[in-house]
Amino acid sequence: MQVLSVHSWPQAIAHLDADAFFVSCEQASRPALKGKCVAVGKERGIVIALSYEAKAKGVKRGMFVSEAKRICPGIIILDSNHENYGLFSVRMFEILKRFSPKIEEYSVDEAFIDLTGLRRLYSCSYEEMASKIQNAIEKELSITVSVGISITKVLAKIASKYKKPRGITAIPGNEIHLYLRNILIEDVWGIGPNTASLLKKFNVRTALDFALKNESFVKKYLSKPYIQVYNELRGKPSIEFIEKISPKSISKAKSFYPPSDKESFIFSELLKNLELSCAKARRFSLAATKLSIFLKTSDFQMFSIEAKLSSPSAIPLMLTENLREVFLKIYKPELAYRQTCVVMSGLTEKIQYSLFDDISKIEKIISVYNAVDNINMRFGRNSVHLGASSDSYSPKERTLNLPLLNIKV
DNA sequence: TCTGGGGTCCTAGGACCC
DNA sequence: TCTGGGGTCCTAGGACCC
Repeated sequence: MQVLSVHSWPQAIAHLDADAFFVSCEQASRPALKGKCVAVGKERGIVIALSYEAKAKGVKRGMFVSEAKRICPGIIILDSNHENYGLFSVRMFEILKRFSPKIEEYSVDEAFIDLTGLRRLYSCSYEEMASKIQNAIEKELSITVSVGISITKVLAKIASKYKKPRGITAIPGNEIHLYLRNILIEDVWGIGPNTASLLKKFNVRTALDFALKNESFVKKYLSKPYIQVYNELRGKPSIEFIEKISPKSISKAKSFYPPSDKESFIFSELLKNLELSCAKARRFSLAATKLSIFLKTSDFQMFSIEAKLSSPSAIPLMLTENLREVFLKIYKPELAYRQTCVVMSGLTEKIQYSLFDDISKIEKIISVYNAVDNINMRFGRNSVHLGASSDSYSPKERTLNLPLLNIKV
């Protein structure tokens, strides 16, 4: 068997993955749910997270709620509560920062932690460090996590998945091959179904098969992201460790049922998405220079269009006309739509005004939106919204109708 | 995996410039 | 107005991730 790296710990990267995160947060908030079959995902009828008890009964992610109930009678189905999960996430990352200053917040329930060189500081092995992290999170948040440690990010991902829940797996450089031979190629982070089926044509079935291919083969058939994965599997760090968290784009999508062809309704849905993404952008003090919209038809076709903005903005009132313009370019009255999406991109930190803008007018609008943000923070998301997006709120939410802004009371 | 929502990065090809 | 070569910027679309 070939050795892929001679050194055991040239660097130590941990990957932490919370176990059944959404459900664990629900169980931590309501201990009566512990040990039971629980799923999250009531609102759209699809299971998006499961307790280990429910997984054991054969319920799977993506399954219809009705199907889950049939397989697992008595399963408790909950609405998702992303704000709550976000709070757990923030606290989990705070705990990690006590152990190492170099953290990559990869997703709401996953992080990379650079532990290189910390064995001396804590006078313990990397596994023992992982165990301390695991215990701190369990004690303070009542949720469990699995940790993998290895010499690259891809290998650390494989390690954290190797044993779950509450697992700790360390893959030193000189033992890589012992683990990779048990990992199917499609289970490697970064290898999707397309690339997996391409590789299978060349008899690559496991991660080890891939890691042992010639570099010339990889360069001939695959592009940069896959070459990085290949290098990382062989123990050569190639994927950057990203500490910053500023988003590159902000989007909001919302499906509705039944599909609709009504222009005013679809536009109001878009406008609501615009308001929510603008609010998020303002929270990060970011402004967009590009605005795109996506319309999904009832048969899952996507139509999209992008508009360049004359000046960066995160103010719906300033963007409504741009939105309407691009919407009318791609909206087709003969089609029925089931989802709209707004993407703000080209995000900049500083908002620069062009010489031709009426600065005092813009500042007034911005001060109105500061007030709007404060009200929404106190009374709930989108309590105040544009009059034109009213159509996408239920009648009981609509009590005060002003021409420009609506205030939900 | 039959269809929820929020992201990132890469590549090919066109427009435009010298 | 037939025709080189090289560079940059931008966009659309693909693939993948949680």
